[in-house]
Amino acid sequence: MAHSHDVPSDLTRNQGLVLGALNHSEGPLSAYDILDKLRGDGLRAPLQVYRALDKLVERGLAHRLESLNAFVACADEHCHRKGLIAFAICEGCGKVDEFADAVIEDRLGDWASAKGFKVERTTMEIRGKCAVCVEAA
Amino acid sequence: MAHSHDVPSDLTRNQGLVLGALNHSEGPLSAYDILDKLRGDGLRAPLQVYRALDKLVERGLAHRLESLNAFVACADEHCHRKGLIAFAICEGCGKVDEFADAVIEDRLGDWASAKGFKVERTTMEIRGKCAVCVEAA
DNA sequence: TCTTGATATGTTATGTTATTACGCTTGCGG
DNA sequence: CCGCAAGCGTAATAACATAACATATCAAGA
Ligand SMILES: [Zn+2]
Ligand SMILES: [Zn+2]
Ligand SMILES: [Zn+2]
Ligand SMILES: [Zn+2]
Repeated sequence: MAHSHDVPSDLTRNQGLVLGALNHSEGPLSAYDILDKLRGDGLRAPLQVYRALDKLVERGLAHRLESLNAFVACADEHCHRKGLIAFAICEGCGKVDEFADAVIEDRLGDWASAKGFKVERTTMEIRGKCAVCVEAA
Repeated sequence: MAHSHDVPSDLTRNQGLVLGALNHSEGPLSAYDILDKLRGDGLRAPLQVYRALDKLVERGLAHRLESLNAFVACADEHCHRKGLIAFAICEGCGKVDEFADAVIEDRLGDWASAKGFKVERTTMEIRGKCAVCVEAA
């Protein structure tokens, strides 16, 4: 059965390493975090990581969290999610929950139609505390 | 009649200068953009700008655009907007449209309740082209 | 009045995130 | 073989943000 940590086989070496680092991480990683994890594999420069991340994000295998300047592996098993994706980011434990909501998407679409705004990309990030961390408080 | 460029009188000098810079700008400004605009007024260091921005954002007089690492003055006349605010950012002309949507807010609230997630802050940013720039294309 | 605390400020240095520029390599179709 | 596209390696630099420390201002409240 497919598993979210399966990695497409047509990735280049650097892309595979970067996606691997993201998949094995509990939470989001900055490009420099990733670089540090991969020095042992021969990566030396930020650009090597950024280039890999660009491709991964382009393909939907990873996502950039704008409010964190960091990246996560896509949580969707088949990585085919289209349209708006929302992220709930816990300030306590760092975990990220990825979800889609058609109602919100429609609502935004309505706003855009009314304004004549052509949407290319939407970022939606909720910061707060997850249930576990609220409990612990 | 009140006007969105009116500035509360209890701002400190630096806060007033920074908000003024944002109010007089067509589009979002980075902290360093602001600094450059205010060198003539005696500002010298990034921290002076960041400190003022922190206060302005805290009071809702300015907003941070995470996907741009930049700031805009609040477009609301009385600067009392609570809750979720969305921004539509034009890639063509840089203009930013600020709006609120209760339906989206409710929908997120529902999701959060269901998950036990305690929301502290939400960022929602739409990138694309405004009507004018779509026309021009 | 004198002290004390809270808030704002100024300055230097440093840390973190992201890109530009350039050249080499690899694989693939003409 | 040639020309092109995509990927890679490296160095340098740009852009964004904070730490650390010193000083200034002002409003309680003893
Ligand atoms: Zn995803
Ligand atoms: Zn948590
Ligand atoms: Zn606003
Ligand atoms: Zn535009």
